[in-house]
Amino acid sequence: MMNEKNKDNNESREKLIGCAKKEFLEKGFAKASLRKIAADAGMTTGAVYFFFKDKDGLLGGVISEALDSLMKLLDKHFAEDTESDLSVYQQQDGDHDEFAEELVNVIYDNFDEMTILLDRSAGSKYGGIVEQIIAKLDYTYITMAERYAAVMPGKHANKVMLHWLTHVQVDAFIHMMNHFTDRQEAMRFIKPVMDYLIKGWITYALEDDT
Amino acid sequence: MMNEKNKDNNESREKLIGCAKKEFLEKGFAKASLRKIAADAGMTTGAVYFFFKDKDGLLGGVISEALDSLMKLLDKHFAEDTESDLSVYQQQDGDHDEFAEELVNVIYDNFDEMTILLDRSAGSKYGGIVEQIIAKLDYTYITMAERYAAVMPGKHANKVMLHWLTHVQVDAFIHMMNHFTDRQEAMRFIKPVMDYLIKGWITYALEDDT
Amino acid sequence: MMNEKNKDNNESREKLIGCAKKEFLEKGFAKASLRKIAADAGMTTGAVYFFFKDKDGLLGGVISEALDSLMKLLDKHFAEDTESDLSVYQQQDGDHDEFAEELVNVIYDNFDEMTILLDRSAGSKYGGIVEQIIAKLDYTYITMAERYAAVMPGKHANKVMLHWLTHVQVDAFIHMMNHFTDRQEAMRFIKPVMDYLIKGWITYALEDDT
Amino acid sequence: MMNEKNKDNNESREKLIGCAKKEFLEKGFAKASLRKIAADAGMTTGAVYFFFKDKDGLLGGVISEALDSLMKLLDKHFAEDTESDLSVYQQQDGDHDEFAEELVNVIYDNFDEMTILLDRSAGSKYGGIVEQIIAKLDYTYITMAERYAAVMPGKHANKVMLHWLTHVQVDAFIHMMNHFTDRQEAMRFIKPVMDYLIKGWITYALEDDT
DNA sequence: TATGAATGAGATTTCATTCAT
DNA sequence: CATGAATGAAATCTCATTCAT
Repeated sequence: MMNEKNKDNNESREKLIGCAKKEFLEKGFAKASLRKIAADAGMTTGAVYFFFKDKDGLLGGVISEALDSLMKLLDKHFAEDTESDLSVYQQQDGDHDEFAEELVNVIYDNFDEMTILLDRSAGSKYGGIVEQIIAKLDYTYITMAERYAAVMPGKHANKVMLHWLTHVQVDAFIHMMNHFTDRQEAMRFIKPVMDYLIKGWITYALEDDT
Repeated sequence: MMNEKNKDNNESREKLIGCAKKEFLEKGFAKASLRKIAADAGMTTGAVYFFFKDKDGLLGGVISEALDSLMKLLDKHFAEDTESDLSVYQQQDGDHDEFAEELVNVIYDNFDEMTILLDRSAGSKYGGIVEQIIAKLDYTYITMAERYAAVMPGKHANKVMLHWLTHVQVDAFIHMMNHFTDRQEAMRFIKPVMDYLIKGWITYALEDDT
Repeated sequence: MMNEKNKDNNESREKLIGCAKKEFLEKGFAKASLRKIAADAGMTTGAVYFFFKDKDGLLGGVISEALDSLMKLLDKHFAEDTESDLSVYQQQDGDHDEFAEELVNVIYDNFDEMTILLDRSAGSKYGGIVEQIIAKLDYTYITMAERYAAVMPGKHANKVMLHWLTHVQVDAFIHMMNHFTDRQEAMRFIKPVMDYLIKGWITYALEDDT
Repeated sequence: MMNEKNKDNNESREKLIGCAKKEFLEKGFAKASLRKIAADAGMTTGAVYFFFKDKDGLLGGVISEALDSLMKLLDKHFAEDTESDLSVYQQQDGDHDEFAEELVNVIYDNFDEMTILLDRSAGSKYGGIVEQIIAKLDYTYITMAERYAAVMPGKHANKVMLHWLTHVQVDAFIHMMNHFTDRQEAMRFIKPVMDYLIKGWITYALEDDT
């Protein structure tokens, strides 16, 4: 009994995906050459268009599963989070460790694909993914900060700092991918980083009204 | 008596540089079209090759001065710094404010050029500039940390965190350029960021030997 | 006992033909995509080549019956006609009405196929069908006019005008197909058109010798 | 003293236009190959893009002057016409002769270009030109007929026949181009055609109210 | 000092067709 | 009976670069 995803036991398609992965990783989507990918796979460019709609489609073939699992995790976590407020940061360290751990796992389960998706997809239809993720986190964090500010007279959310901290957070994961191939090293790296970020949120999330 | 800046008092050259600046800013080096640049300047592509060696050369024409002044500032500061040790971070806050201020000034004196250089030069021979700067700072910070660690038994420099913090610092300036056109706003943004980074260095620069 | 029409009672073949009809109608033969046709029919391109020799063959499958009945009608009428002479035009209005009516019926019995055949087959081996029909009518009309001229001293057939009128006649039917989906409306349109054409033949079929 | 249009005494551009003219004439715009055109002109495809924006632009280079003079004539004539009413058809035969003559002259002054424009431009941005012309004439003729009908109780414009007659008229000119290379022969052909059409308008422009 | 012309190598994409299975 | 895979040749277009003048 075979599920739908594994139905395509197609060798050439997989080879194409493999070569595409390599090329995208090396040169990034925009500078990657379909010709080269096809040639590396021992086929003609036309063959690519049998298996995929176009260049974007090929990229999709490479990263779509990785994208799905990433988004699923993000949605899960940030749905939970929005219901809480910033004060949780001070209490529940474990939560963040847990999330970071899950995220690292998801990333390292599909290391190359995630790297392509988050760091080499410029020029493709997935090019804006990092900005999207940042926007999603941004919204969550700002909402939380505002809820927290509501009970702190004379304070309001410091959107500028929050936005930057979000950037730093997301970039930290990309940094991690670019510096550590090993999952355990990555874990060891990301934990103090998250601690540091939490301190940042606590310190800079709110500013005095003026 | 001709000063350095007016060495090239050529009108067409300047116009070409002006139009290139616009195009590079908009599309980034790789996607910028020489044809369009030349056309915007009221010339043909050939003209570009009279004034500049090639596309990289044109980019050089646009950003070289900015690059020089940036590097001069960096060299100056990081030459001084290397002679000190990490303990200065705790004492001389003013120093960092001063440096950040100088850096912001240098950047905002040549805002467009710096933006191109640091954020839109991918694909050119300046493409690695950010990495280079990071490497330079990295070396300085690690040296400082190691000197500091030398007098702290049971501790050594935490290269991984230092490297990441350097990344964050450099990215913070790029973030600043992408979010604030106004110099004063930029100043207001960068100061707490630097404070936060200093806390980071103090906290994470050293780790226990294991 | 199987009649001719059900000779190919193949389901897939019929489905292919149906989808091809749609695609040819929409885009014309040249721009029609075999891939799309096959996909619409729930098959792959290869299947097309099982049932048909090539793209032309598929078009044949779509329009051959329509072509046959059209040609049969044309042959029948223009075989009869050649034996008469132009004088019939003045006497037997009914004949033309009758022919036009039969033609409209044949066309509207296979509306889509006729439209493809006569108006969307450019690029295929049937691309010249309209020219062929015109040539056939042309021959008939000129023959008739010459026979008529034989008894009219100082006159000869005006081939140029006859040829043009033939064009107008054929185009009128195509015009009809492109403007009227309804058989009755088509009838109402084509009758005055035929009247007008007959006046044209009477007036311009012969010219003075010079 | 050289006017702007003749400033480009460019040999290659003209050669490219010449070869394009030939190819468009033979195969029509859609099936014409830029490669072949360039090769025939002894250049590479890239050269085409130096002189023209794209394939449409090349077609523009071939037919734009012809198009201008055609449109100018049409505008001139149909601006005049709209002010008159259908009754003029019965009186001023000369007018139509004059118009037809002018039109034939304009067409035969740029024979190849007009043929391409009106009969081989399908697939290009000029592809709808014949429809546009028909629409323009249609509007004029229907307006005229309606004005005429206003003074004829129990009558109204027969839009269906008028539209068809417009088609026939426009097609007649295209027919002319496809059958007569010689301007005088074309003239001799088009005159009785116009007479015939005028009779058609008179007879069928109005129909009884029902 | 610059133009204008052209190259050449590359890009992505489309498509009818073939053929082993 | 039909698929699935792949070809190969074509298409349009973009671009940095060169060079004679």
